[in-house]
Amino acid sequence: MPPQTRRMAFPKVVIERETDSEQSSSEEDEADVEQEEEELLESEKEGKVEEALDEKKKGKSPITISLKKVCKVCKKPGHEAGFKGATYIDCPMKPCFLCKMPGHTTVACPHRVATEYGVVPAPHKSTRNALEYMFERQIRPRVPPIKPAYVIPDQVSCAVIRYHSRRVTSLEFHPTKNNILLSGDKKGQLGVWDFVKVHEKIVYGNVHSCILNNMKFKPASDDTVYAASSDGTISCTDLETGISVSLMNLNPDGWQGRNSWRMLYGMDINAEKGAVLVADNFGFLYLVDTRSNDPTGKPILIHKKGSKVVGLHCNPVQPDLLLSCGNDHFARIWDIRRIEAGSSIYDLAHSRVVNSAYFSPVSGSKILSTSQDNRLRIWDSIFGNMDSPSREIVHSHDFNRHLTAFKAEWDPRDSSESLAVIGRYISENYDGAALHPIDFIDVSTGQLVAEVMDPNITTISPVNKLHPRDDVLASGSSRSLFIWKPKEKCELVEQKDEGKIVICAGAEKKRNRKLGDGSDDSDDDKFRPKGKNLKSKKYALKSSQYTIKVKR
DNA sequence: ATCTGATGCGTCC
DNA sequence: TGGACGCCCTCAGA
Repeated sequence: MPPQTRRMAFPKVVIERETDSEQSSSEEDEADVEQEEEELLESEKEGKVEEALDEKKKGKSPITISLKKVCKVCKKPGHEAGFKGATYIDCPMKPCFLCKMPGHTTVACPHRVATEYGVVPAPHKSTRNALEYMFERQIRPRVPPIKPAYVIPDQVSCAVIRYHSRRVTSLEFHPTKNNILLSGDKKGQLGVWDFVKVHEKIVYGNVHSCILNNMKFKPASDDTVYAASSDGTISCTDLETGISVSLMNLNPDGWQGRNSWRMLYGMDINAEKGAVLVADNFGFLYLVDTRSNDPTGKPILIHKKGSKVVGLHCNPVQPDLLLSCGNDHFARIWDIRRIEAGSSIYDLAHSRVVNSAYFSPVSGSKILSTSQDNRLRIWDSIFGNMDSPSREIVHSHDFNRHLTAFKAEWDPRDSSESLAVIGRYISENYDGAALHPIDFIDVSTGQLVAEVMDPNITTISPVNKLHPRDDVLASGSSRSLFIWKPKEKCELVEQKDEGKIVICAGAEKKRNRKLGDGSDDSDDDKFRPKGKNLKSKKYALKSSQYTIKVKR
């Protein structure tokens, strides 16, 4: 037993029981344990536990470790943080896990992202000057006065479970073929999936050797995609053949240690200039000519030296305007016609790392940023000013290890430029299951428009992409991909789990072993659930438990 | 069932 | 300015 192993590592460990009803983990040591326990309780009464520990550090006497029930967060007794069923109880000694303010926990947080709690609007900035008057007269009439009714893709239409062998890090829809979704993973593999034919999917494993951070299609060439990776290269891949060439390699000499290994994160394409823009983990921007495949000019320092630049975005209306964001807590706007270190037009300050920043998709006049301080920010270049955000929306997305970073993305088809989608980190208790929904937020009001979830998806969905032409949302959750559609557009039978089309990529291995062939997924009774409850809270989507329906 | 490790950033010295 | 350390809701595999 591991606890025993650990115990062996110390001269002596005492496990303290809080109540008599609890059993000691080892009966052999019982006498010893009880004796030590008495000692410990004695010393604790007198407040000497720490002294005892100190003494034991210095001398040869045995170390005593109290395993009395304490909060795992603040290490103090009297309360415990953690899951009670599907509801997480916060540690009351820490600031709110959601908004980071002291004095309350998540449950009582006024910013709690749950429709019934409402939303506290941020103050709206407005300056009464002549310029604004002009904008109000000339530009406001062009902004659609009535928001289109939001169409929310809220039902899983199909999925590939364990499609990738590592977690999904980026998604991109094909620019012309409506049903093709590209996905990149932590291992650097590139997936191409036709989610209408469902079984037409492939994973190219030779594109990159580690995290595929960003993908963009080559303008005017539908089947060529660029990707930036933490292996320090930009790849250019032909989707038909899977043949990939490298545009740039920042680590030509291979691994020389962490201090010199360069990784590429943010990437975008300036079609007018015929340039791929990428940025690395040391704060530098590179421009690569797409015709010659050669870097143009020298790398330019655009963020704090040595800090990671995680996002680049060219303005959809003014492609020479570049938006960058990174680990130096800033998003910055640049004019790439005259870009050099320190020449940013605006520096948008955040209190922590900025995961993403995007210009609004139609007018390019707004910026939506996601920061690890658990806030979404809207910067409005027309109706606000760039000194401070016109709105801050508290939203749970601050988990920074083990998961792909959350990025709020605009709905590309929303002409009012107000709908954004982002996965939620913190879970909510939905009918007894702890689920992490994907949130649709009206960034003009801060209102939560919709939270979509599926009882079968128990993992967090940090990567989300709305389709540029259809009512479709693609989600990457752990190693799986999901396609969501509005309920009314799902031609599948409602309320029946077997209505969903699901492929289990992870089941292939087992199946190959059993059947002795390497064929693609097919209808196979062996993989239908055997009386398993599909809505079991944990691992509901483990391939062996889930219905595989192929075609309807 | 329970444990572990892969991991990135913030804070401290 | 850099290295060591610690960390609240992960996830998958052993």
